[in-house]
Amino acid sequence: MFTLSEENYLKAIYHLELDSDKGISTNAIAEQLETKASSVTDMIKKLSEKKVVVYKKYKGVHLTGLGKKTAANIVRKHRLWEVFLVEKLNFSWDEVHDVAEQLEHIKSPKLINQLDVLLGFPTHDPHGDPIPDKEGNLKTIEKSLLSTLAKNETGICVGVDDSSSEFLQFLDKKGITLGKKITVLEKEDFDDSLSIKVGEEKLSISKKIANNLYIKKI
Amino acid sequence: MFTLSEENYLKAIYHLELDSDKGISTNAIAEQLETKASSVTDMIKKLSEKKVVVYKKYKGVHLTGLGKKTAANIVRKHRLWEVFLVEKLNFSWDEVHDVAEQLEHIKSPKLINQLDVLLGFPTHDPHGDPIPDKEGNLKTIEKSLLSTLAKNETGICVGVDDSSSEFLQFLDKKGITLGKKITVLEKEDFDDSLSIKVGEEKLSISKKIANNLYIKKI
DNA sequence: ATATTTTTTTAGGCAAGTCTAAAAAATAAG
DNA sequence: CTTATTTTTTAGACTTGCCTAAAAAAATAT
Ligand SMILES: [Mn+2]
Ligand SMILES: [Mn+2]
Ligand SMILES: [Mn+2]
Ligand SMILES: [Mn+2]
Repeated sequence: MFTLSEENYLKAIYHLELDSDKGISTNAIAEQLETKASSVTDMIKKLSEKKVVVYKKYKGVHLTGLGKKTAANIVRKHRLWEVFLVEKLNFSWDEVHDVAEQLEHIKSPKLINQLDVLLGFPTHDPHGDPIPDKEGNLKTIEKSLLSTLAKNETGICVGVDDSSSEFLQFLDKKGITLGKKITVLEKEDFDDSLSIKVGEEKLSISKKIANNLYIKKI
Repeated sequence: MFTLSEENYLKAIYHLELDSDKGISTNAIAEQLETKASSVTDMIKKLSEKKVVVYKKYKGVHLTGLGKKTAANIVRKHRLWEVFLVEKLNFSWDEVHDVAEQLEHIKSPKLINQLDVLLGFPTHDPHGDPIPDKEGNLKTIEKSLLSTLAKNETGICVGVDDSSSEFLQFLDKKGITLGKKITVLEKEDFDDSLSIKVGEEKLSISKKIANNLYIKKI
């Protein structure tokens, strides 16, 4: 149905549309896929003919219903595979992304359904991101960036905004994992750093870290 | 390292070399891959430059040590994935091949090592074919085509020569699966059909079937 | 030994996906 | 409201992998 390259474009547009309701620009897609704007224009025309995006010259693109469903299914596969790698094959959360980028393109509805069964119908991947259901629907939970919590507020770590292995390994080193209870002890004005309690440990983290950690307030 | 297409050529040559020690002909490869001889010639030149095959014009090809190791690793992945699909995802033996054809190209040494662990280091795939070890070595067992058994000889079904889903579903229907005990009751001269006992069931099978079932004599 | 048939290679072309450089349109600045 | 800058599209080219048709080599038959 769709080539590997087409699937990657659909996924990129899907992710970009989660953060914006305007038309997704050629440059934004090019940046996401680390390719050139001219290549994006070429591909957009093909996707438009295949009725998965709506495209008007110079106006950016939007996914159609079909496009959104197709993209969500790829994201579903990506995240289910990530769960599999962590739960069944002892990968750590910083090792799964690149392999999942390959596995998400495997075409077999039975495979993904059975994987879902084997994993016990998980709702979130190892980075706290929701797994779309078969229809492509996402249930989004209320979560806040750690940086938005006030002094003395407490929450559970439920996700990361940056899934790079560098960041994830840094979190491991600090003892911060999904499910950990985090309390803001102090907010420093001059550099926006935070003193926090993670479980029983106290530590200080920079603004950048606090801007990439999602917390569910309790 | 190698493209999907290159990997498929290497695998085809690898399988053909198991049955022949002469140079593998352009036409044989073309037939195996359902492509044209001219395409094969093109690809062989590329593989030759990459030092995975030895090629002399009009003389056919041989895999080099590197080529053989690379191909065996793809076969290893294919067969481990087939075991996974059957053992963990409830696929039947006639459903796994096409999915494994895709999965065998996923690049991640850790993935395949951990899959091996999860599956308990299987030595054979669901069709009775041996799984190459990490170095690419195959341990071949002594097996015979059912058609070569004499009257009153008995053995265990250990493999199939034809893995098409049509044949495998036919075997399912007849109650013939790997591990079943099979005894030759009668050999008919005029059409080479056999009367056999499978477990406790008696049935008659054609020459064609007997030529595609592997038996380990006991 | 020569002619015929089969196999293999070459030549030229096509589609997908990418790139660079240049042109066109849209946006921002003065 | 013009001019300058940024964004996007077009034009043309390249690589990979495939094809058809024709030429060349090898194998087979007479
Ligand atoms: Mn990921
Ligand atoms: Mn993830
Ligand atoms: Mn197979
Ligand atoms: Mn098999």
